[in-house]
Amino acid sequence: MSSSKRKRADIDLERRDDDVDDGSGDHQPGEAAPRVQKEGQIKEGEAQAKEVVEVVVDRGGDGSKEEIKCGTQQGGVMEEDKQSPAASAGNDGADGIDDEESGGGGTRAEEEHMVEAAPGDGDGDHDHTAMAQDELSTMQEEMEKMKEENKMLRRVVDRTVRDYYELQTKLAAYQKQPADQEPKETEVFLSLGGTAPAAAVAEAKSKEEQAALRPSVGSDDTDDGREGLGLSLSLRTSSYEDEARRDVVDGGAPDIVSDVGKARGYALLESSRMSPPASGDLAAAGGIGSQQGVNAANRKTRVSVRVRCQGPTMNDGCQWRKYGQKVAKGNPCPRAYYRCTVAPACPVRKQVQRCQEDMSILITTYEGTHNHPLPVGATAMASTATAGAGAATFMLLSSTSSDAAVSGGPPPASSSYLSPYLQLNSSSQYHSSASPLMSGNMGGGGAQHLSMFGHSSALASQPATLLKYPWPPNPSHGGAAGLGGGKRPFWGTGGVDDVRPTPLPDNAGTMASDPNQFSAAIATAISNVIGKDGQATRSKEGESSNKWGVVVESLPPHE
DNA sequence: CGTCTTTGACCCGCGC
DNA sequence: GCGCGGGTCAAAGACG
Repeated sequence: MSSSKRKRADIDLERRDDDVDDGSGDHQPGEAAPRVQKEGQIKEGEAQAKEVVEVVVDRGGDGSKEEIKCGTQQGGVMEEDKQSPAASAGNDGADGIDDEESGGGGTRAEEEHMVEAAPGDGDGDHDHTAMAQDELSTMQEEMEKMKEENKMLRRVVDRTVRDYYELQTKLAAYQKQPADQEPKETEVFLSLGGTAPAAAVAEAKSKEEQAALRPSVGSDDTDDGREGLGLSLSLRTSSYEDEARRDVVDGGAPDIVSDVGKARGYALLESSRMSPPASGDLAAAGGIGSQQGVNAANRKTRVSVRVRCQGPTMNDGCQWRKYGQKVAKGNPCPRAYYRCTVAPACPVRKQVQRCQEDMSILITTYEGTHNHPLPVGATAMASTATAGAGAATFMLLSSTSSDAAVSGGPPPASSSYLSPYLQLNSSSQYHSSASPLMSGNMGGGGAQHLSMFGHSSALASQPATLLKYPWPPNPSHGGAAGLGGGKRPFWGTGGVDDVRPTPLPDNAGTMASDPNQFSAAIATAISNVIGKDGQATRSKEGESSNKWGVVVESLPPHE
C-alpha cells in the first residue's frame, strides 16, 4: 500500500464526554442494539455535559487531501471552508489555520474559549471577582498572543494556498496522464475541538507545521473540560490523479490532525481511498455507482472515524454484522470487524477499536464503498448538504448514545464510507444536561446522526420535529430487530422529503457561545468539505459514493 | 426458530 | 524460509 496511491480522508471528531461508560471493555459496535444495552448499559442520564468534538475528515476520494479542523470557537467559525481547502492544499501544514476572523486556528479558538470559560466558571463568587479580573487580563494577553499567532498562521496559510495552487496546476497536468497507475491521495481533516487524536497525530507527518498552526493546542490540553471553541478548517489534498480534480493537491502531507494529548474526546473520520478504481470514474464517483460490489478497489477505500465516546460504539447509520474480533498488536483493546449487511454483497467493512491512549476514544475504520443504494434520506441529506455547500449531513452529538441508540437502526449512510449519520455515544461534557442528544429520535429509530456535541441543548434549539431521519422512527428499525428482521434495505424506508437538515446558522459568529452553533459551524465546515465530494458523487444517483455527505444537525436535548 | 455475537482456527501478506 | 500480525471464516452459544 503505497501511501502515495491511496487517498485518505480523516475526520476527527473530538468530543469529550464524561458520561457514559460502557464499561465493558469490549466495544461492541452498536450494531446489536439489544445486546449492547445489556452489556454496555450505558447510562444516558449520566452523560454529563461536556463534550468536545473534534472532527477530522479525510477525504481521499478525489485524490485530493483536505484537512479540516474545527474547533469550537466563539467567533464565527465556519467560513473557513473555502480557505480550508487552500490551507489543506498547502498540506498538512495548514491544518489548524483557518479562520482568520475567528481568531485563528481552531486550536487557538479553543484556547480562547477555554480561557473565557475558565474564568466564567468561577461561579459567581464575589470574592473571586478580583481574581477574575486578573484572569481576564491574563486572558486578554493570551488573546493578543493568539492574535499574533493567528497572523503567523495566516501567513502560513497564504503560503499554503500558494503552494496549493501550484500543486493544483501540477495536478492538472498530472491528471492528464493516465490515472490508472497513478496513485492519488486525498486527505481531508476536520477537526473540531482542536484536539487531535493521537492516532491522527501519529499519521501526521509534519508536526512542525502543526505546531505552528496550532500553538494553542497545548492550552487545550490543559482544559479537559473545555470546549475548545474554535473551528478551523484545513484542507489538504494530495492527489495525483484525475479524481482529485476538485480538490487540491497535496503532497503527502500527513494528517495532522493533532495532538494526542488532547485525547479527550474526538471523533476522527478518516477516509482513505486506496485504490483508484480501475475505472477512474469510480473513484471519482466514490465508487458508488459501480456495483462492483466487492471490488478490490472498493475495499481500498477507507474512512476512519475517531470518536471520543465512552459509549461502545459510534453509529454510522448503516447496518453491520460482526464477523470477527481480534486483538491487535499495539492495542490491548480488541478490534472488532463488521460487515455491512444492508446489501448482501456489500463490500463495505468496518473495524472498530478503542484508542489505546485514550480508551474513551473509539476508532472506526470503514473500508470499501457500498454497492447498494443508500437510504434516500441519507442521500437527500447529503445532497442537501452538498448543494448548500453548507451542511452535508447530520451530525449529532449525543451523549446518550447508548449503543442501543446507535445500533438501533442505522440506515445506511449517505456516504458510501461513512454513513451520513454518525452517532457518537457519549455524553457531552459541556452540557450539563447530560445527554440529550439522541433523545427521542435516536432512541426509537436509532438516530443515525453523527452527534458531535453533547450539547443537545444547543441543538435543542431546533425542534425535534425538524429532525427527521431518512428512515422511519419505527422501532423496528431501531433495535436489533432492525437488523434482524430488518435487513430490508434502508433506502426503502425513508423519503427524501422527510429529511431536513437543519439549516446552518447564518452567523457563524454566534456559534461561539452556543454549542448548537458550534455544531452548526462544524457542520458547515464539514459540509464544505463534503460538499465537494458529495456533489461529485451524488452526480451518480446520489448513492453512497459520496464520501462525505455529512450533515450536522443538532438535536433537541434529550430529557 | 431465526439471527447475531462470540471465539478459535485458518489463511494471507509482510518483514526479517 | 520463518515468524508475526492482521483479517476472515465458520461453528457454537445466546437472545429475541
